[in-house]
Amino acid sequence: MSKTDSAAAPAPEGLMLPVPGVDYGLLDGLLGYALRRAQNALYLDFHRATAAWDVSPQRFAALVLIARNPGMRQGLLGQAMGLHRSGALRLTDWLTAQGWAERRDAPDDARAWGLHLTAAGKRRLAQLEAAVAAHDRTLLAGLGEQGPALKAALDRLAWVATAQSTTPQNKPRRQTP
Amino acid sequence: MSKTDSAAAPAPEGLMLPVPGVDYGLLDGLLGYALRRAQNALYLDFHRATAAWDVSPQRFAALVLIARNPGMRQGLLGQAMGLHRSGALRLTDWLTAQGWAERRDAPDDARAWGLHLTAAGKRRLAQLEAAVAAHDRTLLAGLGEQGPALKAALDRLAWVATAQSTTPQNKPRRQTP
DNA sequence: TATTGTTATACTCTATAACTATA
DNA sequence: TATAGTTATAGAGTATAACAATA
Repeated sequence: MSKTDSAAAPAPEGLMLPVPGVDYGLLDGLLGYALRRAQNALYLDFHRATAAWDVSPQRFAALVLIARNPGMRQGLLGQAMGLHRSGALRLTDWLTAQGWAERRDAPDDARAWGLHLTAAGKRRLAQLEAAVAAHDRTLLAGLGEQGPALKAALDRLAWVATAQSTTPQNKPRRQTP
Repeated sequence: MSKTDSAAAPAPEGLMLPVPGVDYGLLDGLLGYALRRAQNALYLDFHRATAAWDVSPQRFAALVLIARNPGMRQGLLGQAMGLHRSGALRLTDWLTAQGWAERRDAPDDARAWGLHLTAAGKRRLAQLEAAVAAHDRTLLAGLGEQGPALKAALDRLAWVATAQSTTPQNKPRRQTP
């Protein structure tokens, strides 16, 4: 279909690090802004680490999820990644267009697909996982002793922010509003 | 003049929290994925905290920057926020369309603008800052003792990731402080 | 009637490239 | 020649809505 199937430069944004001479006001003290800066830097760094394949973090995550949960539905993939069904569809379309994933009939539900990685997808994932894991180890090494604590604090932060914004019931999944 | 000038629902994405029964493989152990999850949760939570005004984190940051650096150029605004010139243009266009910012001639360079907040922009910023600061305090309170350490670790992480990806000779835009 | 996936469409964000007007 | 900003366009990502097939 499209000729931009394989690699289309997923729009790497510019750096958000503090510019000397600019007063950031309360932004410099906000947890949320620090998080955004860090995520921006990591996003760019992820691209560098996986430049040979040009796969976005999201597509990489989808590969991992399908590999670890063979036969999972598109809807579940979207749910796990915070995507709408239509987004999960486009993501799956892209993966199948690469020849890395395929849709098979779900055994228990004729409406649904079961997602599986192809042999090529498994090989590509193995390469990506090696690069990403090495990349993450380098980051952790750069953080020193703070690393593991940071990871734990981030997990907790995601939970805290969610607990705030959702009603007292623990309902992380999205329901019809 | 679009009719969606004031509020256009900046696409709040779904939650990315772990779905029970789904195996996330190495994603669960990655610093980068934890960061993405946390940022996703905070993004949604920011929207909740500022729902009364419907201003995105980026637009809020632009307001703060202009307020603290009156007369700053569009280009510098973009640089501080990791945006291309065209992105800084559209951001400024939006702010001026709201009546919150205005372009004035730069005294020293006839090519450039100096950006300033209007009185309405200052009032709106004051409201937003109060809401955002309260929101951030709530997050910190939820984190307890980990909070300040997390903030420091995030600042460091952004620096570590950038130091890695920045090649010695290729200077992206600016130098590290 | 509800759910799974699809199709079609629209909107946001960001980037590139060519253009102007200054420097 | 280089820079600040603009214009036009393209691409990725996400959402909504209506639809078909199945539960």
